[in-house]
Amino acid sequence: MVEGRYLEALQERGVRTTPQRALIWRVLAESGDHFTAQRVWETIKDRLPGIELSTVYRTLEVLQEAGLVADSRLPEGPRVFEARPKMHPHLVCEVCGGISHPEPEAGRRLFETLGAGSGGFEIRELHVVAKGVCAGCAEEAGG
Amino acid sequence: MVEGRYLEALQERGVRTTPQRALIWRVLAESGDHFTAQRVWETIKDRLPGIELSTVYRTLEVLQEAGLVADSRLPEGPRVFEARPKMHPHLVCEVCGGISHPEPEAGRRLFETLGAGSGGFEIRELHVVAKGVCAGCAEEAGG
DNA sequence: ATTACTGCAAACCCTTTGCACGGTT
DNA sequence: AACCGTGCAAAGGGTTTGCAGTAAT
Repeated sequence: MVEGRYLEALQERGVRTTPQRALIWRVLAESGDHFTAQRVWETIKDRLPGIELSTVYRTLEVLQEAGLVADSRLPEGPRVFEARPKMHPHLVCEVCGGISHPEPEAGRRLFETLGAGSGGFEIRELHVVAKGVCAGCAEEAGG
Repeated sequence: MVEGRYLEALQERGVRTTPQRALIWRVLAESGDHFTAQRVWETIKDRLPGIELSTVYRTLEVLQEAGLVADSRLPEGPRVFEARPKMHPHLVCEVCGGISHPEPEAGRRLFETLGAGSGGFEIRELHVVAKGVCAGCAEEAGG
């Protein structure tokens, strides 16, 4: 079965495996990119005819609970999901719409920075989204 | 007129003044708290009978464009609006649901911290939301 | 007089839910 | 056999929009 590798990842986490779940997880894991539920659905609907958007939502929730997927609410538009174990900063380019990530350490430093200035507030989850212009688009504009 | 002070603030920014706009701005400015559009509407509907939720949304947008109001998308629930000139970090308590802010400098430090770790990405807007437990709720739990 | 804000109503997008059937363990 | 994930369809919450009348400039 083509999805073998991906089925295993689900089984290891105690997630009941189905063709839908395996494919959705595969799409996210292989691409590593950010997907709205809609985009996941568009990506798989030809390979799994009849699949419903509601199934995509339900699966994404299961994958989140299993710690395989993280989601993020950007300043505009629908939620985006990606194959990452936990919350991390996002950089959204206003020009091309692309979403990227800062250095992995940046998340930890942000956590410390905010923690130091938040009085007695105990931070459990940190959601960071920066809007701006990515390196690629800045270069095009400059040149 | 009771809203005099608030009308002026709008006029200075070139915003056409109406009773609706003055009252919505007044509610936000006097309270300093975080409001959903719904909560704004509930707060004013008795003082301005017939006012529509859509008017609240349109007014909040105008106030944002005028730089008087900032909004934020929290991890869950509808957008919240408040009388602040610009984007700033939010601390959302998982116990009481309260929203607070870290020290004012924290925003700047976060900006620097993230900027230093984001390659060529030029940050224009920074959205930060931390979920956790506020000082008050932590104390109650401990005692 | 001109411009544009409001109320009203409907539409919109994103997401969740109830139910009966079919697939997984 | 027991369980639960799926397709289907409908509802739900939050937000936006078209329009005609009215108020602000």
